Amino acid sequence: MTETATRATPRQRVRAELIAEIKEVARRHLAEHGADGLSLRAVAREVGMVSSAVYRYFPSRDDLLTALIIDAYEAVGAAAEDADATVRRRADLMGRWLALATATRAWAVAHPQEWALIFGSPIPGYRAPTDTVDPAARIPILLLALSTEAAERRGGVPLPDERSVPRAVHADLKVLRDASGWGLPDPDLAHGIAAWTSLVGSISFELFGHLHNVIHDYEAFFVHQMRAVGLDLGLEAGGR
Amino acid sequence: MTETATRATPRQRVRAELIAEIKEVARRHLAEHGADGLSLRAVAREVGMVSSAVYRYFPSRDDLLTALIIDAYEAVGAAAEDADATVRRRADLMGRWLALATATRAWAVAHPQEWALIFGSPIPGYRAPTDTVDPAARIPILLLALSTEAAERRGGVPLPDERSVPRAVHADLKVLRDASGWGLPDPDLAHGIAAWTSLVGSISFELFGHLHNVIHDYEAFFVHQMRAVGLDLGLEAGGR
DNA sequence: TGTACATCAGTGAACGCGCGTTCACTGATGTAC
DNA sequence: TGTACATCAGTGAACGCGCGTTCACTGATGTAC
Repeated sequence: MTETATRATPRQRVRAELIAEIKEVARRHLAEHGADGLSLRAVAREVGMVSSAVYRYFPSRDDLLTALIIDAYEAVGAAAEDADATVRRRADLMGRWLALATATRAWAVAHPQEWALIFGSPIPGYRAPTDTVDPAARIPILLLALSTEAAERRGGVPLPDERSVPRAVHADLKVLRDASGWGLPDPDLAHGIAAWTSLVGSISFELFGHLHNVIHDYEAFFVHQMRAVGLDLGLEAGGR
Repeated sequence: MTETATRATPRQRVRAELIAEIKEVARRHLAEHGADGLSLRAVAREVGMVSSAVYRYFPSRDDLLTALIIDAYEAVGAAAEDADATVRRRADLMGRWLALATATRAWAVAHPQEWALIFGSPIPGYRAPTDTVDPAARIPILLLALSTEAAERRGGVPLPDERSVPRAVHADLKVLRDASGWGLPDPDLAHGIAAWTSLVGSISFELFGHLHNVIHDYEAFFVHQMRAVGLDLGLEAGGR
């Protein structure tokens, strides 16, 4: 029952520190040369060890990549959660949505290559292990929680949805509803996924250069777009 | 004034054919190993020439990449334009939007690595030359044309937009409006860009694996989402 | 508290590989008179 | 129509580089009695 951290022997602490240092250097290299430019040898060189020594800490290059991916998901997830948690008026769902969206974008702008690592093109030949699933779910879960609060406030009345949900989509949403435990109706779920897609899509669009020479004040444009998404999500009671 | 194609000497024709063959092989390699895995030497090997011979056709690896990028933009743009043009009831704006969106997605699903090349993570160290701008604009222009038709049908009344457009965004949209020559009002332009972002974002989300284990009938879900985007764009007169 | 042994961290050399690009060259195809 | 020359396509060798991973090893740190 003793705390693992307390139990840690000096050797274990040094080991943990070295793992952290290797990841830190790797993150810097990633930022400069991208995922394919990430080289175990170069990282080892900068950390000050011989390349083979890194294998004491990461069994292969792919495992190092996996660690960076998980860290990135956790970091952006934490940023979004913190931003949401900081909003004092918990009833202000739109405010919370905009806060978490803005924080997500801010993280992405500060760490573009890490963003690309998790939301950009898949790395050919790399298969993400299942450890990445939970960290990757943090923001989606946050969104579903917001949707749930909005639905409760509406007294369970589903979002207006002009079109009936196709049967194939309904089946998928039902699985999602049952697995999540939240009883969100189809339109709310569909809008939730759409919001998640829009959030990531808008940020990637900016970061990957597709708004270049079109939009200049990226943040203002982003907030404007996200406000529209929030309205679709039913996050605002009145009009304004 | 003679047609360039007619004028082409045998040598020029052979040259054009070889350029095409190199690009074709390169596209196949791209599909298997991704942009970073694309190797001039490997392509040369498969084409049946020595690696240095490729330099007669492309001055560097980056130029070959640029050619592939331009081709990809042209191909997906043509697919979208064709799909739009094939819709017989020209007044059915929603139908045209869904047709072009579906065709875009179909092209992406058939050519995932080429999609990633143009809409995925930027390639570190690669700077796209300006030749890519026009091909990249084909689909956006198509969308603006649709928006314009919808606006005309509404008699120039702008789309309802619950929020006022921030000043910084307004400035960007004004530049875009003046440059395009179409007189689309702010809300229409903003929704147009949002539609373009959603289209690309939804396709990338699927292709890059973020709907894995969540959605199974990707196409049905995609069409459902795009229909919502089309409604936001004001492409449907009545309710349906 | 001290000694014998096991575990672990890090070294240095090596394997085998592929890459982009340059360069001097041969031989074939086109052009000008 | 025929010859002399210029242009172009493709060759083969080389430069210089970096990579991931393995392996036998030394020496330091921890553990058991």
